[in-house]
Amino acid sequence: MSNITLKVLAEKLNISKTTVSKALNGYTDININTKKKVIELAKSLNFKPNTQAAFLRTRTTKVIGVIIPHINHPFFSNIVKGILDSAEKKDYMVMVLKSNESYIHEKKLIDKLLRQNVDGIFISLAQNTYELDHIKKIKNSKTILIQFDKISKLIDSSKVVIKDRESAYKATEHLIKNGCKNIVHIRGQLLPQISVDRFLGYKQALEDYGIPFDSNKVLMPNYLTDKEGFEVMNEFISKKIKFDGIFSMADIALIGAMESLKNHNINVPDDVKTIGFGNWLLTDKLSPSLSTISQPGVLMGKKCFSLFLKELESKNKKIEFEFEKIIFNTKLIERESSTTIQNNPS
Amino acid sequence: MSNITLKVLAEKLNISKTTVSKALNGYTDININTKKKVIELAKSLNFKPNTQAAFLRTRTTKVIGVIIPHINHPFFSNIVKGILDSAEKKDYMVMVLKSNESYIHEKKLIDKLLRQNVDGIFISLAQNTYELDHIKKIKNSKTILIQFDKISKLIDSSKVVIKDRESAYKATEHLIKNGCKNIVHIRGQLLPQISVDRFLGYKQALEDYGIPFDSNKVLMPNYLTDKEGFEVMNEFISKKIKFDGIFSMADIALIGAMESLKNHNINVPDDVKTIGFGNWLLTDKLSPSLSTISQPGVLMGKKCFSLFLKELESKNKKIEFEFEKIIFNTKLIERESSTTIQNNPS
DNA sequence: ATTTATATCGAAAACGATTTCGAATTATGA
DNA sequence: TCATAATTCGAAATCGTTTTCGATATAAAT
Repeated sequence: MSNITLKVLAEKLNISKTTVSKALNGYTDININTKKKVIELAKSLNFKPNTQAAFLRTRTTKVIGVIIPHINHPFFSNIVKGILDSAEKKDYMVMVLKSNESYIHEKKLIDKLLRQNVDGIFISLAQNTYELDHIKKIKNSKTILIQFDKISKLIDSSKVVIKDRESAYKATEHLIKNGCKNIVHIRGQLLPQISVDRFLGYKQALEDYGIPFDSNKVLMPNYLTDKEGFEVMNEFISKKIKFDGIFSMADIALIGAMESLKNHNINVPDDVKTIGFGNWLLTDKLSPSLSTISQPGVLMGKKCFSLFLKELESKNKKIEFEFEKIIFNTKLIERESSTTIQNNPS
Repeated sequence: MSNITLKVLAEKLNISKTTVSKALNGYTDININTKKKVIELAKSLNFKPNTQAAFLRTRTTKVIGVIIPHINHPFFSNIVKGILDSAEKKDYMVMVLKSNESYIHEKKLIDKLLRQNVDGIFISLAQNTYELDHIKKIKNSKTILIQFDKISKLIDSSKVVIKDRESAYKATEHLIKNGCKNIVHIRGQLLPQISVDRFLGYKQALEDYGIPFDSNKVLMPNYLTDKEGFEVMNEFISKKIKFDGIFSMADIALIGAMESLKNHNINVPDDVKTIGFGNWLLTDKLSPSLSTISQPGVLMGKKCFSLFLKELESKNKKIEFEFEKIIFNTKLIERESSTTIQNNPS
């Protein structure tokens, strides 16, 4: 029950706690023999320096905070998994917080993390974050900021993203090459940069292939959920506008939309070919299985951590440091929903 | 940049930091006017006591640690979501760790959490945890232990689980009532209690309905994944044993198994009816949609936290405390995979 | 033999809060 | 008026580390 502290070790060895501390922390002004004795005793008693007390002097907690919009979302789960994997190896602990896509919430969470004196904050912004003072507050503190996924161009920091525009282009192009000429796009709200970028990729592909852009074919649900996808598609179908393809910026919205198609006896992929974005869990098991764009969530999480570490180390060594923006490639995954050729089961 | 501390506040008001601290912490030996002044200044300067420094005296961090086998798993995501929701309201931070279903890993994580001096540890044991000294170590510390999902009966603590046995009974009974007489069971490994309990529920149902138990129909993959489910079912089918139903203790293994059925031209639900466990994301969108047992993950997470709080409070008040075991009900979700009657789309 | 360099240790001051205990002042009671 | 009680404050100790700055003691150099 009685915790072993530096003091306890010192008393057992009849030396001062200064010497004990130095012996354990690689100071050179300690005799090799006493050093050995200290390390041995520390190991046998399983001494671990109290992290909170150490913080008071060192000003580092070896804890990082991660803010994501949702926790039970496959992509973010993968990001967190990647971060946890890397953090663990370097003996960092991770506090996970979720903003529920709310700007107000996000603000509070950042305050909490700063109070905890975390060494770093990794964040994917909420979709309605329009103001950035709370992010600047991080920049003004000593905590390192890493942005990923939904980032702000206005804030200087290391960033980890995917090629949103190119990926959307690829997806749209894929539909075109499979014969689609009237492609509906289910996009996100105006604010998160990724929804804009994906929309622009879609538009660019149309242009490059000589297909006129028609804003009536761009659907914008309030949230990217299956329910909203379903409703927005119902509404669109009622307008009787001709279409033969759908590119959705999120798999889950597409799944809702396809339920609407089914209700209207529109066959996928015979009548309409579809492709989503994200490669959600089980999208390969649906019928038709979903074509989609896969993003390397775990890798992105790992990259976030390694960028953090890099910045931290150059800060400690007082080396010049330049922010990096890592842009991951995505993979086009062709499945049944966008092609009439039967795929062999994976 | 210069942090505001008690000292700063004290100097600005020309009083001692003792008085400042007392004014902010509800001590009664402070004049009402000075108290007001202190609180006002603290608020205007946005003073927040340093958590690490406070810990040194109070011995509480307002941080809890959660250990789960996997992070990117819908059920555990929901548990974490529930915990985060509750913790946030009470101003607790949550460290999330994953054991990767490894006992060795789990041991290390507990050490890390204890070093961090978290106030509580919530854990769902790894499936190969056979030895419990590391859990006892938690009990010997001042940190509160809460077990959920995969628990150990041998450790005394508050627990949050579901009616595994009854749920499995319900699922099996459902198949029987829909005409199945030869039901295959895909079970988990021998160790986690839940896989034993679910197996026992299956067995009991057979017995109660006069169906002979046949151990050949019990399949035990190494891991509950779609791949292993697929393989184990392939192997079973090659034995040419007659069967007309499958109850799997995990949706994902069933999904793999059903892929095997499909390859062998066995139709679900006409030839074989199936039911899973867990109500994974998107199981309602598969064709056939999966019948399953749904467990209230978010609620379970919330319950974990409230049990923690209860224990903490009675400890503080030095009130007698008795551990509770909360057993949640599950819901049988009938979908296409177990019934020939067409469901209307939800 | 005396000075200088090197090796080895420890006292004490942080870090920022909480809390005990006693001091000073004012109010109350006999 | 004097003794006692209530009110209001602060000095100092404490939590467990880290780190600075001397203080010794020993070895090397002159």
